[in-house]
Amino acid sequence: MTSGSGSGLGLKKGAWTAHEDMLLKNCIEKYGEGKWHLIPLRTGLNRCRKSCRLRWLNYLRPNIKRGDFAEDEIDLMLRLHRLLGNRWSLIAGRIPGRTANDVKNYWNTHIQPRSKQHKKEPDADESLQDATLTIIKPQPHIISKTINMCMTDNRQIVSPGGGNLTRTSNAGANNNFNVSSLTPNVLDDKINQYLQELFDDGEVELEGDIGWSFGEFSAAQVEALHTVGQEDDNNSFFDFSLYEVMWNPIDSHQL
DNA sequence: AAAACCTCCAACCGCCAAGCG
DNA sequence: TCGCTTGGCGGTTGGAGGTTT
Repeated sequence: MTSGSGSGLGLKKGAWTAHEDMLLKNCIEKYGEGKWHLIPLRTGLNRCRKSCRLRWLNYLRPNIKRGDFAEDEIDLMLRLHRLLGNRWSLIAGRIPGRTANDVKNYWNTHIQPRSKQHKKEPDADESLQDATLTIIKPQPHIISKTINMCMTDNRQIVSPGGGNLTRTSNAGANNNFNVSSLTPNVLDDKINQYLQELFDDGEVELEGDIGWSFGEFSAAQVEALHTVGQEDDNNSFFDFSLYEVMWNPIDSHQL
Protein backbone atom coordinates (compact mmCIF):
# COMPACT_ATOMS: atom_id res chain seq x y z
CA MET A 1 0.00 0.00 0.00
CA THR A 2 1.28 3.43 -0.83
CA SER A 3 0.28 5.19 2.32
CA GLY A 4 2.82 3.27 4.32
CA SER A 5 1.07 0.93 6.72
CA GLY A 6 4.38 -0.88 6.95
CA SER A 7 3.13 -4.31 6.06
CA GLY A 8 5.77 -6.42 4.41
CA LEU A 9 8.61 -4.08 5.34
CA GLY A 10 9.61 -5.84 8.52
CA LEU A 11 8.10 -3.14 10.68
CA LYS A 12 6.77 -4.11 14.06
CA LYS A 13 3.02 -4.37 14.50
CA GLY A 14 0.72 -5.07 17.39
CA ALA A 15 0.65 -3.84 20.95
CA TRP A 16 3.07 -1.15 22.04
CA THR A 17 5.50 -1.76 24.89
CA ALA A 18 6.14 0.72 27.71
CA HIS A 19 9.61 1.33 26.30
CA GLU A 20 8.24 2.20 22.86
CA ASP A 21 5.70 4.51 24.47
CA MET A 22 8.47 6.27 26.35
CA LEU A 23 10.57 6.74 23.21
CA LEU A 24 7.62 8.13 21.28
CA LYS A 25 6.54 10.42 24.09
CA ASN A 26 10.05 11.79 24.60
CA CYS A 27 10.42 12.41 20.90
CA ILE A 28 7.16 14.33 20.60
CA GLU A 29 7.88 16.32 23.74
CA LYS A 30 11.20 17.28 22.21
CA TYR A 31 10.21 17.95 18.59
CA GLY A 32 6.46 18.50 18.83
CA GLU A 33 3.61 16.82 16.98
CA GLY A 34 3.75 16.37 13.23
CA LYS A 35 6.48 15.18 10.86
CA TRP A 36 5.38 11.68 11.63
CA HIS A 37 7.64 10.18 9.00
CA LEU A 38 10.61 11.41 11.04
CA ILE A 39 9.51 9.78 14.28
CA PRO A 40 10.91 6.30 13.49
CA LEU A 41 14.22 7.89 12.51
CA ARG A 42 14.41 10.08 15.57
CA THR A 43 13.37 7.41 18.04
CA GLY A 44 14.78 4.29 16.47
CA LEU A 45 11.33 2.77 16.70
CA ASN A 46 10.66 0.01 14.20
CA ARG A 47 7.14 1.33 13.64
CA CYS A 48 5.52 3.03 10.69
CA ARG A 49 4.60 6.71 10.85
CA LYS A 50 0.91 5.95 10.99
CA SER A 51 1.31 3.62 13.90
CA CYS A 52 3.30 6.28 15.77
CA ARG A 53 0.73 8.93 15.05
CA LEU A 54 -2.16 6.75 16.13
CA ARG A 55 -0.44 5.68 19.32
CA TRP A 56 0.18 9.28 20.26
CA LEU A 57 -3.27 10.58 19.36
CA ASN A 58 -5.25 7.76 20.92
CA TYR A 59 -3.20 6.88 23.93
CA LEU A 60 -0.14 8.96 24.83
CA ARG A 61 -1.36 12.48 24.27
CA PRO A 62 -1.85 14.42 27.52
CA ASN A 63 -5.35 15.04 28.89
CA ILE A 64 -6.88 11.95 27.33
CA LYS A 65 -9.76 10.78 29.49
CA ARG A 66 -9.99 7.14 30.42
CA GLY A 67 -12.92 5.17 31.70
CA ASP A 68 -16.63 5.20 31.05
CA PHE A 69 -18.37 8.02 29.30
CA ALA A 70 -20.37 10.27 31.61
CA GLU A 71 -24.04 10.85 30.96
CA ASP A 72 -23.48 14.34 29.64
CA GLU A 73 -20.77 13.08 27.32
CA ILE A 74 -23.11 10.45 25.93
CA ASP A 75 -25.85 13.00 25.53
CA LEU A 76 -23.53 15.30 23.65
CA MET A 77 -22.30 12.41 21.53
CA LEU A 78 -25.86 11.51 20.55
CA ARG A 79 -26.64 15.06 19.59
CA LEU A 80 -23.47 15.54 17.64
CA HIS A 81 -23.87 12.21 15.89
CA ARG A 82 -27.33 13.16 14.87
CA LEU A 83 -25.93 16.35 13.47
CA LEU A 84 -22.72 15.10 11.89
CA GLY A 85 -23.15 11.38 11.28
CA ASN A 86 -20.09 9.16 11.59
CA ARG A 87 -17.61 12.02 11.59
CA TRP A 88 -15.89 10.78 14.67
CA SER A 89 -13.01 13.21 14.70
CA LEU A 90 -15.40 16.15 14.64
CA ILE A 91 -17.54 14.65 17.36
CA ALA A 92 -14.49 13.88 19.49
CA GLY A 93 -13.28 17.41 18.98
CA ARG A 94 -16.31 18.64 20.90
CA ILE A 95 -15.97 16.17 23.76
CA PRO A 96 -12.95 17.19 25.84
CA GLY A 97 -10.46 14.43 26.54
CA ARG A 98 -12.04 11.91 24.20
CA THR A 99 -10.43 10.69 21.01
CA ALA A 100 -12.13 9.85 17.74
CA ASN A 101 -11.29 6.22 18.36
CA ASP A 102 -12.87 6.36 21.83
CA VAL A 103 -16.04 7.85 20.44
CA LYS A 104 -16.19 5.43 17.54
CA ASN A 105 -15.59 2.44 19.79
CA TYR A 106 -18.18 3.57 22.29
CA TRP A 107 -20.69 4.13 19.56
CA ASN A 108 -20.07 0.78 17.91
CA THR A 109 -20.10 -1.21 21.13
CA HIS A 110 -22.72 0.58 23.21
CA ILE A 111 -24.99 2.75 21.13
CA GLN A 112 -25.31 0.96 17.82
CA PRO A 113 -26.15 -2.48 19.21
CA ARG A 114 -28.87 -0.94 21.35
CA SER A 115 -30.16 0.94 18.37
CA LYS A 116 -30.37 -2.22 16.30
CA GLN A 117 -32.10 -3.97 19.16
CA HIS A 118 -34.56 -1.12 19.50
CA LYS A 119 -35.41 -1.38 15.84
CA LYS A 120 -36.74 -4.83 16.56
CA GLU A 121 -38.58 -3.65 19.67
CA PRO A 122 -41.11 -0.95 18.80
CA ASP A 123 -41.81 -0.19 22.48
CA ALA A 124 -38.25 0.77 23.16
CA ASP A 125 -36.95 4.09 24.36
CA GLU A 126 -37.93 6.62 21.74
CA SER A 127 -35.19 9.09 22.54
CA LEU A 128 -32.51 6.53 21.79
CA GLN A 129 -34.14 5.49 18.56
CA ASP A 130 -34.56 9.04 17.56
CA ALA A 131 -31.00 9.91 18.37
CA THR A 132 -29.47 7.03 16.54
CA LEU A 133 -31.72 6.57 13.58
CA THR A 134 -32.32 10.11 12.49
CA ILE A 135 -29.06 11.49 11.23
CA ILE A 136 -29.04 14.91 9.80
CA LYS A 137 -26.04 15.18 7.55
CA PRO A 138 -23.22 17.62 8.11
CA GLN A 139 -24.77 20.69 6.62
CA PRO A 140 -28.21 19.95 7.65
CA HIS A 141 -28.81 22.37 10.39
CA ILE A 142 -29.32 25.00 7.96
CA ILE A 143 -29.84 28.46 9.11
CA SER A 144 -31.29 30.96 6.79
CA LYS A 145 -30.39 33.36 5.39
CA THR A 146 -28.11 36.32 5.38
CA ILE A 147 -26.88 38.94 7.71
CA ASN A 148 -25.25 41.98 6.29
CA MET A 149 -22.53 42.83 8.76
CA CYS A 150 -19.52 45.03 9.03
CA MET A 151 -16.90 45.19 11.69
CA THR A 152 -15.92 48.56 12.96
CA ASP A 153 -12.45 49.50 14.08
CA ASN A 154 -13.33 48.91 17.71
CA ARG A 155 -14.41 45.37 16.80
CA GLN A 156 -18.11 45.89 16.93
CA ILE A 157 -20.06 43.86 14.47
CA VAL A 158 -22.81 45.92 13.06
CA SER A 159 -25.48 45.23 10.55
CA PRO A 160 -26.02 48.23 8.36
CA GLY A 161 -29.35 46.97 7.21
CA GLY A 162 -30.45 45.83 10.67
CA GLY A 163 -29.85 42.22 9.66
CA ASN A 164 -31.40 39.24 11.32
CA LEU A 165 -30.29 35.67 11.81
CA THR A 166 -33.40 33.72 11.08
CA ARG A 167 -34.24 30.15 11.71
CA THR A 168 -37.07 28.48 9.94
CA SER A 169 -38.27 25.00 10.64
CA ASN A 170 -40.93 22.68 9.39
CA ALA A 171 -42.71 23.30 12.64
CA GLY A 172 -43.01 26.88 11.60
CA ALA A 173 -40.75 28.15 14.36
CA ASN A 174 -38.82 31.26 13.53
CA ASN A 175 -36.21 32.86 15.69
CA ASN A 176 -34.65 36.12 14.84
CA PHE A 177 -31.52 37.67 16.21
CA ASN A 178 -30.91 41.23 15.42
CA VAL A 179 -27.17 41.48 15.24
CA SER A 180 -26.84 45.21 15.18
CA SER A 181 -24.11 46.44 17.45
CA LEU A 182 -23.28 43.09 18.99
CA THR A 183 -19.70 42.56 20.04
CA PRO A 184 -18.07 39.50 18.48
CA ASN A 185 -18.22 37.47 21.68
CA VAL A 186 -21.84 38.27 22.29
CA LEU A 187 -22.67 37.39 18.72
CA ASP A 188 -20.85 34.11 19.11
CA ASP A 189 -22.74 33.38 22.32
CA LYS A 190 -25.97 34.11 20.53
CA ILE A 191 -25.13 31.74 17.71
CA ASN A 192 -24.09 28.96 20.04
CA GLN A 193 -27.17 29.47 22.16
CA TYR A 194 -29.17 29.32 19.02
CA LEU A 195 -27.56 26.03 18.01
CA GLN A 196 -28.12 24.65 21.49
CA GLU A 197 -31.80 25.40 21.14
CA LEU A 198 -31.67 23.66 17.82
CA PHE A 199 -30.39 20.51 19.49
CA ASP A 200 -32.96 20.75 22.23
CA ASP A 201 -35.71 21.04 19.71
CA GLY A 202 -35.78 17.39 18.77
CA GLU A 203 -35.87 16.74 15.10
CA VAL A 204 -35.92 19.94 13.14
CA GLU A 205 -35.81 20.21 9.41
CA LEU A 206 -34.41 23.49 8.29
CA GLU A 207 -34.26 25.06 4.95
CA GLY A 208 -32.12 27.66 3.30
CA ASP A 209 -28.36 28.05 3.72
CA ILE A 210 -25.97 28.82 6.48
CA GLY A 211 -24.55 32.05 5.47
CA TRP A 212 -23.63 35.58 6.09
CA SER A 213 -22.96 38.19 3.58
CA PHE A 214 -20.71 41.15 4.02
CA GLY A 215 -19.79 44.41 2.56
CA GLU A 216 -16.28 45.56 1.92
CA PHE A 217 -13.74 45.29 4.74
CA SER A 218 -10.67 47.31 5.41
CA ALA A 219 -7.36 45.59 6.14
CA ALA A 220 -7.78 46.41 9.83
CA GLN A 221 -11.21 44.86 9.85
CA VAL A 222 -9.92 41.72 8.20
CA GLU A 223 -7.24 41.46 10.87
CA ALA A 224 -9.78 41.98 13.63
CA LEU A 225 -12.11 39.43 12.16
CA HIS A 226 -9.32 36.89 12.00
CA THR A 227 -8.83 37.37 15.73
CA VAL A 228 -12.51 36.80 16.30
CA GLY A 229 -12.30 33.61 14.32
CA GLN A 230 -9.56 32.28 16.56
CA GLU A 231 -11.50 33.13 19.66
CA ASP A 232 -14.55 31.56 18.24
CA ASP A 233 -12.93 28.33 17.33
CA ASN A 234 -13.17 26.66 20.72
CA ASN A 235 -16.78 27.45 21.24
CA SER A 236 -18.47 26.62 18.02
CA PHE A 237 -20.37 23.41 17.50
CA PHE A 238 -19.11 23.34 13.97
CA ASP A 239 -15.84 22.17 12.56
CA PHE A 240 -15.26 25.57 11.17
CA SER A 241 -14.99 28.85 12.92
CA LEU A 242 -17.13 31.86 12.51
CA TYR A 243 -14.13 33.36 10.76
CA GLU A 244 -14.17 30.61 8.16
CA VAL A 245 -17.87 30.94 7.61
CA MET A 246 -17.37 34.59 7.04
CA TRP A 247 -14.44 34.35 4.72
CA ASN A 248 -15.07 31.27 2.66
CA PRO A 249 -17.76 30.79 0.10
CA ILE A 250 -20.76 28.99 1.48
CA ASP A 251 -20.26 26.10 -0.92
CA SER A 252 -16.97 25.16 0.72
CA HIS A 253 -18.93 23.95 3.71
CA GLN A 254 -21.53 21.98 1.86
CA LEU A 255 -20.32 18.41 2.26
C1' DA B 1 -11.52 -26.25 36.71
C1' DA B 2 -11.69 -25.42 32.08
C1' DA B 3 -13.75 -24.81 27.74
C1' DA B 4 -16.72 -21.87 25.15
C1' DC B 5 -18.43 -17.63 24.43
C1' DC B 6 -18.69 -12.58 24.72
C1' DT B 7 -17.17 -7.77 25.17
C1' DC B 8 -14.42 -4.12 24.22
C1' DC B 9 -10.72 -1.41 22.65
C1' DA B 10 -6.09 -0.82 20.63
C1' DA B 11 -4.32 -1.20 16.37
C1' DC B 12 -4.40 -1.95 11.50
C1' DC B 13 -6.11 -1.23 6.71
C1' DG B 14 -7.42 1.19 2.77
C1' DC B 15 -8.78 5.26 0.98
C1' DC B 16 -8.73 10.30 0.17
C1' DA B 17 -7.06 15.07 -0.15
C1' DA B 18 -3.47 18.41 0.14
C1' DG B 19 1.10 19.78 -0.70
C1' DC B 20 5.14 19.72 -3.29
C1' DG B 21 8.62 19.22 -6.91
C1' DT C 1 -0.39 18.40 -15.22
C1' DC C 2 1.35 14.43 -13.06
C1' DG C 3 3.20 11.44 -9.73
C1' DC C 4 4.81 10.94 -5.22
C1' DT C 5 4.68 11.72 -0.21
C1' DT C 6 2.39 12.73 3.85
C1' DG C 7 -1.33 13.47 7.12
C1' DG C 8 -5.72 12.27 8.32
C1' DC C 9 -10.01 9.78 8.44
C1' DG C 10 -13.62 6.00 9.01
C1' DG C 11 -14.26 1.05 8.83
C1' DT C 12 -12.75 -3.22 10.43
C1' DT C 13 -10.25 -6.74 12.96
C1' DG C 14 -7.47 -9.33 16.49
C1' DG C 15 -6.90 -10.63 20.79
C1' DA C 16 -6.80 -9.88 25.86
C1' DG C 17 -9.63 -10.19 29.56
C1' DG C 18 -14.07 -11.12 31.53
C1' DT C 19 -18.25 -14.01 31.92
C1' DT C 20 -21.01 -17.99 31.38
C1' DT C 21 -21.82 -22.79 31.01
